[in-house]
Amino acid sequence: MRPSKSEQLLDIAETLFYKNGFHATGVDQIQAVSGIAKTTLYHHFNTKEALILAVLTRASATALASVEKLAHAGNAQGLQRLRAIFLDLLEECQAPGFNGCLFSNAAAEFFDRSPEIVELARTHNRRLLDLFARILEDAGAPTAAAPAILALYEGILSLGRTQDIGPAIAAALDMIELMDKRR
Amino acid sequence: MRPSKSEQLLDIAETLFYKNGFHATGVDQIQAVSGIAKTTLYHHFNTKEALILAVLTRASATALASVEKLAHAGNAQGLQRLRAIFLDLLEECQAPGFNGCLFSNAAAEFFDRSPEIVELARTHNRRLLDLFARILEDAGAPTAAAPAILALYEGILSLGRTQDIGPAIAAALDMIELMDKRR
DNA sequence: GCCAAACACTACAGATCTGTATTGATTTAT
DNA sequence: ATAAATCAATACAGATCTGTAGTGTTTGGC
Repeated sequence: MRPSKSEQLLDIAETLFYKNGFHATGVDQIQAVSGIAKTTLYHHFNTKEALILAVLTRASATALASVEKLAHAGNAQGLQRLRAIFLDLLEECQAPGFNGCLFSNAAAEFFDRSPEIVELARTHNRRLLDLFARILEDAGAPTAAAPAILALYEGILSLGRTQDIGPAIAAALDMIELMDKRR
Repeated sequence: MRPSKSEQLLDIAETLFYKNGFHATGVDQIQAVSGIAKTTLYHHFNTKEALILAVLTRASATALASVEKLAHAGNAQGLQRLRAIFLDLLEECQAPGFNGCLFSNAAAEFFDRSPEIVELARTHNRRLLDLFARILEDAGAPTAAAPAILALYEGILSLGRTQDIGPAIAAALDMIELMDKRR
């Protein structure tokens, strides 16, 4: 069974939106790259904004599942789970074409234009926060630190666009270990 | 002496770019809001990209000077300087119209379109990093933590768009204090 | 007072944007 | 096999985008 047109469109749109930005990526460009007719695109997604929302919704589920999986890979326990997550973040930042956090990028461009898109970014961040809080709780560490872990995570994602992020990852892991020892 | 047209244009352009994004803000809109003719705009700035670069250059100098000033206000010493900076960050995030970090927003939109703009964001972040490293050095703390401080700073700026950032600031200050005690 | 720079205004070129209309071909399900 | 859904191709409407041409008016320095 071939992938549905709808999925193909989401794939291509996500790639282009991430790389070139949302406003800078035209529907015509998505059409040209995908080879799927514009009428078909508008058959599945009523507006460009609907397409963006669909892209973000799918990407959020994928990203959260990926982080969750990392946390429980190899029977990692306690704060080792955070270590795994941040080490993977290093890989992500160094991958070619890395351009920060898709959801923050979207929220920035649509801050005053689409409450739905901003809300989606908010929900994504809240779920990430919950995930970090759960890891801390399971580790017996204070969950009050979760917002700072999330800030480190998000800051590294943002800085990874322009800076070598190795030292920041190392320093972040140090901070987490420090927190672990205090416990 | 009235402010020069050039400065007025930079003011308006910065406001609109920050609020609505760079691609979504047209030169026509800057013209309409400022009341300054488009020919005048193009007399001072050859292209829209030149205007963006001028906005970012000025904003970077202003922002760095502001953080530097905060660090040395009230004869703050040691890591108290970081405390002052992060407390001010809380205010900034809660201000109406807050939409994250102007430089990250710009870098995200022009990641694959304008190396100059990306380079400007990179330089801004490096200077912030240097500033944090200097504060740590003066405080006798390990400068290796500077990248994590910067990541916290940037992450809070990014999350401030969608989340209540109070807990993150508190947790970040805790982390910094913890680091201080270890010293 | 004179001259050059700065500014205003309108109109426009040429490209690109989102979204639709139309018409027909191709799958897919029952 | 036939009806319904999906897809393709083209053309287009109407808006908006960056940037310029052309013609004046205002302003500041000397």
